[in-house]
Amino acid sequence: MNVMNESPRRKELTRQAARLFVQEGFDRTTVRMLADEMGIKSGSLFHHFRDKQAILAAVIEEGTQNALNMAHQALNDTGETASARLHAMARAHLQTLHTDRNAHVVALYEWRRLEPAARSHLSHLRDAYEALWESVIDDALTAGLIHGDRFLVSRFIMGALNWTVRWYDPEGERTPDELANELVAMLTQPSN
Amino acid sequence: MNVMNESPRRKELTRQAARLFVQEGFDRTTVRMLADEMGIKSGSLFHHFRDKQAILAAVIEEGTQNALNMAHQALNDTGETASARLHAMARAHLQTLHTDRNAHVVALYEWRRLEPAARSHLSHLRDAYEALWESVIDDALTAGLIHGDRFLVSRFIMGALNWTVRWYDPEGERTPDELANELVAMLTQPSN
DNA sequence: GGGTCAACCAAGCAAGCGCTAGTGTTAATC
DNA sequence: GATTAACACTAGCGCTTGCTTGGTTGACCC
Repeated sequence: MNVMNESPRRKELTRQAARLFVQEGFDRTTVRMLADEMGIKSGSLFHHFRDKQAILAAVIEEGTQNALNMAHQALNDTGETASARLHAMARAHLQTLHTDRNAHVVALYEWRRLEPAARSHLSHLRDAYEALWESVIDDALTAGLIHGDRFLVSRFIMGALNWTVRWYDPEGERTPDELANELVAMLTQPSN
Repeated sequence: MNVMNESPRRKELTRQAARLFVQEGFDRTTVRMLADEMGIKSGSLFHHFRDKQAILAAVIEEGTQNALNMAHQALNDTGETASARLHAMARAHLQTLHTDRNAHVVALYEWRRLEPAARSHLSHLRDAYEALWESVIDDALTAGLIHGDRFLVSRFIMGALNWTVRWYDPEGERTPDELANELVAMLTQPSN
């Protein structure tokens, strides 16, 4: 078994698994379907992953880690004003959400299928990501850019952003950047 | 079999099924678990529902129908100003979302497990509900209460509202009404 | 050229799955 | 008192599930 190893092969298999998990759902995706997709036999699958759960955990970890990296990067690459940082975070969020779409959809929909052990490990990653958001929102509140309860505002924003996976079409007219701008505009522009 | 019948017994079984579907997910919930929960044997279950799919459809139909009824009621009971109607819809949405919580969580998470036949029937119910929302949002835009793209604004709002099932604690301090007010305030108050 | 090791395969096991068939049992209806 | 219909039960069929086992292959290494 290859559990600890982050081999390129394993990474590729994880990507393919994510596709199937999105298409069929975790529970309906059988190890035989996964193996077919990967071009191997179902037995061979357990050379790369301890069990089916481990594949789910790998998919979600990959997506969440990427989101965290992208967010850090985005904050480093932008100005220090509250407005710039809010825009940067919203843009980064929508970008990962739709470039790593499969992994994120799995993370959003199948989180509850994780066994407690995997869940607690991945919770830390997610908490780190959310902490980043909270600090950006805090700044925006302090700067008077947006208004409302700190706790509620951040959850409303996350909801609006994450909900996009249900309706946003990356092939359509709007870019993720435009989406981010529209969301921030909706929250910040005075009513006239 | 009792498929057409909306017997009280069936309604009660549907409610219990919703609880299990939320707790375990549709695919992981076996007919034996459902029967246990209902205090009958697994074979008896198929007297009330044609198959497992029909239970899922019943749960979702119940929730969606209630939401639609509540929304109509709320609009009837409120004033005609765009602001009053927007508040009323947000309140009604959060109220069903958390009184019929199980059914709505199932509708949000397990929609994709519906077979095409059931899905197309339930789509109409959902479309009717969303049409109601769109008309209220249109009015709010026209009145200058909120601003932005009609399509995007409505989806951002639905996202923020539906996301509450992930974090809102009905036993906590805030009532659904307060939540609704805070959301509308976030969208409508000028930045100072 | 013997040893190592990741990668894969063929075969199949034990458990669990959705669902069916056939048979009471009870309470209301005629 | 016979008939009916709703509701429940027992038993189990046929199939799929996640996963294991024991073995093969080929690339690389000293």
